[in-house]
Amino acid sequence: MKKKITIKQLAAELGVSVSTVSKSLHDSPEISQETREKVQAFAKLYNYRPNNIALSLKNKKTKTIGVIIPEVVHHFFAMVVRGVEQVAMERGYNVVISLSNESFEKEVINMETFADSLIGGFILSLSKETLQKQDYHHIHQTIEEGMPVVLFDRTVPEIDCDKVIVNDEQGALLATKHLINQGKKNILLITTEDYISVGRLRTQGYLRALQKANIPLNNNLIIKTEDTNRSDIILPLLENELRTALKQNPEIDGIFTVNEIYAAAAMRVIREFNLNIPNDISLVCFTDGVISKYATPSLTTVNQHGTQIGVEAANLLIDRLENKIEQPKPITKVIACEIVRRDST
Amino acid sequence: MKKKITIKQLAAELGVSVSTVSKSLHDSPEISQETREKVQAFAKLYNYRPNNIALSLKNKKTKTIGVIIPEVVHHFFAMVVRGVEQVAMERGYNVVISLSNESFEKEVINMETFADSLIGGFILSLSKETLQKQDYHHIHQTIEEGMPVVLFDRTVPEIDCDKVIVNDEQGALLATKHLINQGKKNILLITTEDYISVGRLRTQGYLRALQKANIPLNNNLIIKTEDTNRSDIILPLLENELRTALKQNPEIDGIFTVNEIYAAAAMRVIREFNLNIPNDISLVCFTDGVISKYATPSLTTVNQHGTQIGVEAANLLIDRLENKIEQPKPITKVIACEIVRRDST
DNA sequence: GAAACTTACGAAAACGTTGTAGTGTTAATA
DNA sequence: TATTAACACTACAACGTTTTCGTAAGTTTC
Repeated sequence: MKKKITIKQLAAELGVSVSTVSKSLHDSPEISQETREKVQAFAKLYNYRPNNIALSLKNKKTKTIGVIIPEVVHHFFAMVVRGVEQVAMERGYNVVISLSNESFEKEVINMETFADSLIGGFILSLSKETLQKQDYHHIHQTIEEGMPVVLFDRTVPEIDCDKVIVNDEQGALLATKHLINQGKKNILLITTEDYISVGRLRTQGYLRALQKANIPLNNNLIIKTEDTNRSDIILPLLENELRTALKQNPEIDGIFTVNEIYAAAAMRVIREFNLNIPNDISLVCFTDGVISKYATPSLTTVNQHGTQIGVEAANLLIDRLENKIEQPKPITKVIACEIVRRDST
Repeated sequence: MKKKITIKQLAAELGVSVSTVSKSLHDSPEISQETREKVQAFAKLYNYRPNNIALSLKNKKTKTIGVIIPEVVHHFFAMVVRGVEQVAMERGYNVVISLSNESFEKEVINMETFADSLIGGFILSLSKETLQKQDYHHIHQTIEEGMPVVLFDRTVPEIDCDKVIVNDEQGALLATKHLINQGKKNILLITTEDYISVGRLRTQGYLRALQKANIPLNNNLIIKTEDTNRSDIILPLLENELRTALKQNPEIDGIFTVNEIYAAAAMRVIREFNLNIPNDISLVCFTDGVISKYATPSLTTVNQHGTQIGVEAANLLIDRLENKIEQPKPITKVIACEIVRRDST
């Protein structure tokens, strides 16, 4: 077992001082060509690599960015992580990931643990519980301590920091309009309660699309679900509501859901009713994930460009860390959504 | 902006020495009750939290474990990450995640970057390219340098370290047997080329199940695909092979695929042929992910207990880091698979 | 041939923390 | 009263690195 070698050991081996070794490795002109070459050869031989912890301590900063997401086992968040990781890699940063599991408490603990160390700044998406509690003290405190924070997707106006958001309303508008363009007039919306910001925005987009097309709003055609993690509990309830809705409103010819899972539930019920997708009912959903891609028929979706969000967020954060942004005021980047047409419409 | 306070600043504020503050905060009996309380009160007031970088430097170790996976946008790996994160959190460790994107080069770079710093040990699953190249020098070197490494899922006998593996062969055997028990006799296998260890093992399980049931092997009923990331290229090819197979072997009454995506492709083709799942053809696949869960009909799968793998791997690694394992020889933990019965069988 | 300047290197501080080894004061013991 | 013990605290080194400031030689300059 060859333990990692330090500058000090190298210096002893070579019979020179620590400073000389350090300077030689940095090709300082202070040191003679000869010595430099000797030191560098030795360093290579012993496979010397600097200890980043010592560097961090010295420089009072680390090249690490912390990402806190509610869930990894979730297509969209995984995409974002991928984007962040990609940029971080390119720009020489490490990525530390932590999961809040949609819990306020875990989010707070994670932030504190991270802030205590190794982290230069944060990229995060708020947990559902945090959004419900509307308690953002941990974020405020982190920002107060001088750490840059970039919020993405699930953001909140109360927090004054850089943000990368999806244009949820526009995405929903596009999706609804897409259905309307297919000649659908009675469009069912499956969404979440309004405290989930993205759910609320998507609902608004749906409403605006109807309005623009002069289609009167029918409140019977909106199903709002509790958005918990327990999809095994929620989905059967949702499916029941859906059955009722389809029975009472046989005129329904389009369905727009705010996520893939609701769309999968919708597909199941539609099939029970022996209706054809897309002929009888067209189906569009938010989140361009694996379910939509591999379903039969494959689903038309609203792609939120998760990877791009991660890329933008990481660049924003690193730019802040490296003071490459003159603008002191927070920046909000809006990523446009895009309709991915598949077989369900 | 309140910058983080250090012990030194606290000491200056209080007019005592740095040592006194440090000891007071650790409740050392060397310090009088009175002073201790005063210091602690002050520390709380200023929201003092120790700088972990300094601690790491001092202790020559960090409480951080590095996870390198080929992909996050992948249900199984995401589950593993969740398990690792959960244990790490409980045991006071941070998790640093890096993605190899199935690339050998990125895997090597990631390992080196991590090893240069902040990391106490690794949990990783080899990239496909690494498996193909059979070049494991980076892993060997890391182990040589005294860092514990735990390999999971995609492992290799050439590397001598702790491992957490799925009993792939047994899982495939169970799945195939499950189909046989349903009275199916002509079971199509969709698998990968043999250099992917998990694909090979699953193929073996399939073969063994047939053998046990005295069903003669029919090589026409085995489709092996190139397993690349480009599912948009692979899947159409696979679907074509599948159509041919179904035409030429109309006796096929069961299909077993080594992953969900192949199963989704199979569903699509089966539906084209106007065959019913599970009555005409039963379908089982490896990986209990979202596709299987939300498909219609939902798919019977082999659950690999990703979260549990992550939990076991993390515990193994942390135990090594904390010298809680007397056994110097590498340990291999085998996680059993389990059939999750759903509507496709 | 002394002053000024180069060249090539070393000493030491600093980053924040901990723990060992003092140090000075007071109280107890012989 | 002198010695020791307990107490409460401080000084300092160490972790690995970078960087500023010295400082010896050797080399120019007038």
